[in-house]
Amino acid sequence: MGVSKQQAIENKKAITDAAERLFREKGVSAVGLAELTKAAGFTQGGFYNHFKSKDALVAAVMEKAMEGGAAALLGGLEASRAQAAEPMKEYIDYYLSPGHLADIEAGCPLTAFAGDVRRLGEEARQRYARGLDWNFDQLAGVIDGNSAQEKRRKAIALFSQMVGSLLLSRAVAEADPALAEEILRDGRLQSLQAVDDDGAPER
Amino acid sequence: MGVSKQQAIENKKAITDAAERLFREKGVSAVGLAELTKAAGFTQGGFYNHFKSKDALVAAVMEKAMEGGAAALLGGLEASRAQAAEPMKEYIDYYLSPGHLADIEAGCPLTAFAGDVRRLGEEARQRYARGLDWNFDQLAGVIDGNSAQEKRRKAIALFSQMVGSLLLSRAVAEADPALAEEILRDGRLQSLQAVDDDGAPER
DNA sequence: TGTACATCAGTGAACGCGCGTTCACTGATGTAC
DNA sequence: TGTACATCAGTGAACGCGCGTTCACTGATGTAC
Repeated sequence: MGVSKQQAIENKKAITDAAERLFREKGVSAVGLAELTKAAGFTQGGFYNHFKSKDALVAAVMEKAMEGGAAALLGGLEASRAQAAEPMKEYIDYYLSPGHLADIEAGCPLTAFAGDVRRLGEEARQRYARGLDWNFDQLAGVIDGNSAQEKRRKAIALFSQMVGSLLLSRAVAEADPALAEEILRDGRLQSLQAVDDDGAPER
Repeated sequence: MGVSKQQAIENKKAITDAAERLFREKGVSAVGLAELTKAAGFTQGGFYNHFKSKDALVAAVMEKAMEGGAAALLGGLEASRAQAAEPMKEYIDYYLSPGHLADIEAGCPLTAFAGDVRRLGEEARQRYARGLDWNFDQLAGVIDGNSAQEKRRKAIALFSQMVGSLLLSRAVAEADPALAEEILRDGRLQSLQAVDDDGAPER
């Protein structure tokens, strides 16, 4: 229809944004290009002006999610490091909160895509793996420990704990809200205790 | 084609078995009835002699998975309780082993379906939630703690940790095997330490 | 025990539908002169 | 600055294909007499 270059770039972003939202919520294989482009305000045919295939879109979504999602969360953590008294505790409190539980569309992408990655294309899987690795290193930077190895080891165990708790809680949130809440709370207590013990091992 | 009642029952089981394998590996929405019935050795049309819809099959698969999978794992744990010196440690060692990592088709269904449940039908979600709850109680029965509440709390946190570690490890297993191994090992160390601390809090 | 017939698991083709992808076309954008 | 034209994002219809589901049919099983 004739559109400026700037507008085209914004339209591509609109498609990617809509795709990320839908992929997180419904799963990648359950979202079609028609639904996705319509959600972004366009018709199906124009999709291929921006991406060479659905797989390429999936990879682009994962790239964006890894930069935007994980980076934003941990960036905030990093930023508040100097100010906040206990940045790790604030991070855990947020991560295992009812708010984050309900916010699959904009919450941590590492949990949102954890169950699906295995079945995505090569590039998307690579981007997820790199994002997770980077995330571990960021966490290791703010966790207490006696060596770099110990910090990374604790960061990996802690983050796995949080992902497991959030994912299981979400898995039963609709069928058994009380159980979902219990899982979230127990995971939060355990995680907070883990960073506390680490912080003062000889107390 | 004319088949005995006994044979029909076995054929239904063959379909359910094939479906569970394919659902775990590829995800429920990515497996069609044609693929599924063919894998069981039949043609597509006969499917509806056994199930009234794909959703009904999904529910049946979840029921079977919850009985067979979780029960078998924990049943073994329960059985070895008297004999094995440290049943919980053996369970953790198995759960976070490379063998279990690779065995999505027959491993723990609570991890295998954790990412998908949210998007399945009502009955399947209910069955998963009940299976997870039952699993927590079974684990609470063999974990150390000062009260029933404490045992359950620790069981939930421990199991969430194990699910998170196994799931994240599987998520990156193909893209980054070294990272997958690291996640598995750190999760195992953390889990073993958790049951150790609990067992001898004042050591 | 033998015959007649109802049952129903399994076949294979078809249903409407949505999938990912392709394509001819449109028309404002943006460049060349 | 004004005109002519190439570019290319977006449209909408169509492609072959696989989806979940339906259906008429087959024929061994299993029951009734």
